[in-house]
Amino acid sequence: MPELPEVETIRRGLDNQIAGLRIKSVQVKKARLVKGSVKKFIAVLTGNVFLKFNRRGKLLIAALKSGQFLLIHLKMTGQLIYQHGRQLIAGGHSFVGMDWRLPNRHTHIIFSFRNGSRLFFNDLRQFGYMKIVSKIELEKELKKFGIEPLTAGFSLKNFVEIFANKKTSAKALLMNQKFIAGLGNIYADEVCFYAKVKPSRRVPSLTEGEIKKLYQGCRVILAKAVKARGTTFSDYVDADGRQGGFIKFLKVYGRKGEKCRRCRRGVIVKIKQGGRGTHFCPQCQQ
DNA sequence: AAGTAGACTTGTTTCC
DNA sequence: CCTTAACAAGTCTACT
Repeated sequence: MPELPEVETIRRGLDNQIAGLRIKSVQVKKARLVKGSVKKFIAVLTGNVFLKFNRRGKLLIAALKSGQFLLIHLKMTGQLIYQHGRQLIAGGHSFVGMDWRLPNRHTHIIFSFRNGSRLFFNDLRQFGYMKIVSKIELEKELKKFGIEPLTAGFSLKNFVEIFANKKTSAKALLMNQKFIAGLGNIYADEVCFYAKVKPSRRVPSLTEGEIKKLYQGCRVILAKAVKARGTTFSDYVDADGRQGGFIKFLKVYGRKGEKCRRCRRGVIVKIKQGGRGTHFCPQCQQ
């Protein structure tokens, strides 16, 4: 679930809540969720301090006092829930009927802090992971990511360059983390709608104007989604315990069968593209 | 090299 | 209504 706006929202919440806290203990209930040696993972984290939470694309990066880093990827269904006393502060995937008593059956890793608070890493599908890396390894990881939207480096010129000599579809390119970091299935569909471009359009067929619109779409939609604290499905809550408000701004995602909110003529269709549900208006997207 | 299908996993939804 | 197959917001691997 979490794409750039949701991960950024979680990052801010964690940075507010647990940056500066010393880790009293770490419990790994499912080794699958830890990449590398679990023994080392526990040894490094126990007694360590979370200094700062950063983000690259959809990857969370916690700087540790020891000089190492904890990488956290939530993939589709990961959640980070911080519990302090009776207060629950959560972020990530959620679903109707989930068990808010913690830990629950999807809790795989638990961090305990000295003040009695705890951070739970839950993941229904167990695709997510945590991993300890050195500074050098971190830099190697970060090289895999393309341009970061919502930063100064995200210029039209750089964006246009990405589209040169590509043969794939507009949506596949937008979602490729190697070129643009942070867009996933929801926001890629929304950006294509904004630009009036069918997600399946081949990149070589795109006009200059359409590429510019796609660029603007990335900026406008991601900025707005971050401001709304991400997109909420069912009872997802963000890292400050509030619901993400972007769902009401979605124009095509999850709106199959609805009349197009822009042209008022087309009906939103959902097709399968690259194995993903893809939504667009056949009337106003070319 | 670039592009894409398949795999990973578990719970829910949808269709017959 | 029950059963079953399809489907789900991400990314890595392996293949063409």
